[in-house]
Amino acid sequence: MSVPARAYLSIGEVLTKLRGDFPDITISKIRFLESEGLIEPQRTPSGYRKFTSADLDRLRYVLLLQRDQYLPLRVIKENLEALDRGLDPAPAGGVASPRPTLTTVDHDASPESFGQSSELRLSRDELLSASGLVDDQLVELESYGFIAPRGRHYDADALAVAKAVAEMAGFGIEARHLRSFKSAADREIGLIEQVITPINRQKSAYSKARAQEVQKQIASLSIRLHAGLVRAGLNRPRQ
Amino acid sequence: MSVPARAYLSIGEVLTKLRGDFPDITISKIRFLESEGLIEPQRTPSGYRKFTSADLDRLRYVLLLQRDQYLPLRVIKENLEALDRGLDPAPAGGVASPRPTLTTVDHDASPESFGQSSELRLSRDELLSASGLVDDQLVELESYGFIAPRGRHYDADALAVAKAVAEMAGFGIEARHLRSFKSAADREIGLIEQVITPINRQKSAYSKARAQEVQKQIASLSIRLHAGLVRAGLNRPRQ
DNA sequence: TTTGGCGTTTTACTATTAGTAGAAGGAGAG
DNA sequence: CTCTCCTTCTACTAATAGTAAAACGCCAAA
Repeated sequence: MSVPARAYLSIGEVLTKLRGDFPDITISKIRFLESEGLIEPQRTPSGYRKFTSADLDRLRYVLLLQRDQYLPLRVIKENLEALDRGLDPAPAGGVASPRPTLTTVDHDASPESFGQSSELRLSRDELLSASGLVDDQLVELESYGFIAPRGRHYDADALAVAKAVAEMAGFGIEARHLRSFKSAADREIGLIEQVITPINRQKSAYSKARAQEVQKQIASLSIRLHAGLVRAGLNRPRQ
Repeated sequence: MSVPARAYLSIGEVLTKLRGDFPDITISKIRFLESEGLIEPQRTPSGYRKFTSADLDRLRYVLLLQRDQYLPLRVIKENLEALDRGLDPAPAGGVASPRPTLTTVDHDASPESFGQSSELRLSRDELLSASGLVDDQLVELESYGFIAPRGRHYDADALAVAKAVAEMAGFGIEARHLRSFKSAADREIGLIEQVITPINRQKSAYSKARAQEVQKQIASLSIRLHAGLVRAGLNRPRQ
């Protein structure tokens, strides 16, 4: 008899699916997560839990946030509820997303300006004066694809790039010397996307959120790896 | 004698300083955080705790991560320890590294103090266990030039690289996928050396020191530029 | 149709984390 | 001298995140 005709998984099947990524998962724990309101699988007439692939995604998201972000289940639950309403989950570390009072944005790379999606929006002139670039330089950077406005405005990443380039110019390093930075970054982005597209192919909102999470982590690792290699290379007695 | 000239705060004064940002703080809690090894204030001869402004900063950092990122104290502690060694804290899900004001570590208590501070030296086994890599992976990384021992030991940069690679392996990214990181880093190193060799050609010790300084600054700019490009590329509405 | 494996609930128990409370006493300023 | 702040120490507490076991139900294959 062909088995595939069932559109859902039993709790045991869910367990074996998750084992790979989350070795500590148990049936007990899955049931516990349901009792805490984090998942809500349907039931068969006789009371067996039926897990759809969306339930599985949701579960993966919960376990990911718990393991990698150390979030308490209460916070993960709030997160899921926001997602269910179609909102973005409040990023951990954000004090509050609905911030009516416009806080003056701290531009400099200061202590914990962690402004994830800090919604910084700068006009072209603001970008120039904040970064110290002149117009010609910005034109050049845009032609290389270093910086691109989103609509009519530039965001925090654009500012970070602009500032770094401007300061490097002060050391006599010109933008055209930096073109290889762009291709290196693009290669890394490609790598990251290779990892997250399979997750993103799942259409559930939980998968999207999980892909976001994973993307952030790998990006951070990429940046750390890069920084480590540059520093190591410079410290090595090689000149 | 006038009182204000004291260079440190008592625990009660620390309390009132923190009350504003962290209303739930208590003396008990501060002492608890010390007992858990998160802070280490000096003592007066009679046993009173002396808090410097660095201690206060450290405390704020702890409380901030606990409140806003929900990090368990164990993780915050690891974070601080990494910071004390001059490494970046492994981010718990954020791309940016929150940097507290660097605490100067003065262990004047021990008679035979290793003046290590930044000179981390790890044996091969220590590197493996600290990074979570297995031997084969390290061999591969060494064959690619990602990591190289200095003499018989590995330094903090090697550890940073090893950790990043180990974590990326957890996402299914293998070392051979990362080879382009090395060539990108090498290109940047070449660029940096082009800038500093003219300075270095001057034979005065002063010039050497300045070359060192400039090298550090450009390295930091390189890393910032790279990070900015990667983040910008990921945040752009691609595909 | 029976049997073994998976599933169900409920209750009780456990470990860890993050502290708090209070006792008993020392230090320091007025 | 006294009052307030500080010290350690021990014991207790609350919340979180589960685990273990008992007692029973469902169902597919032999």
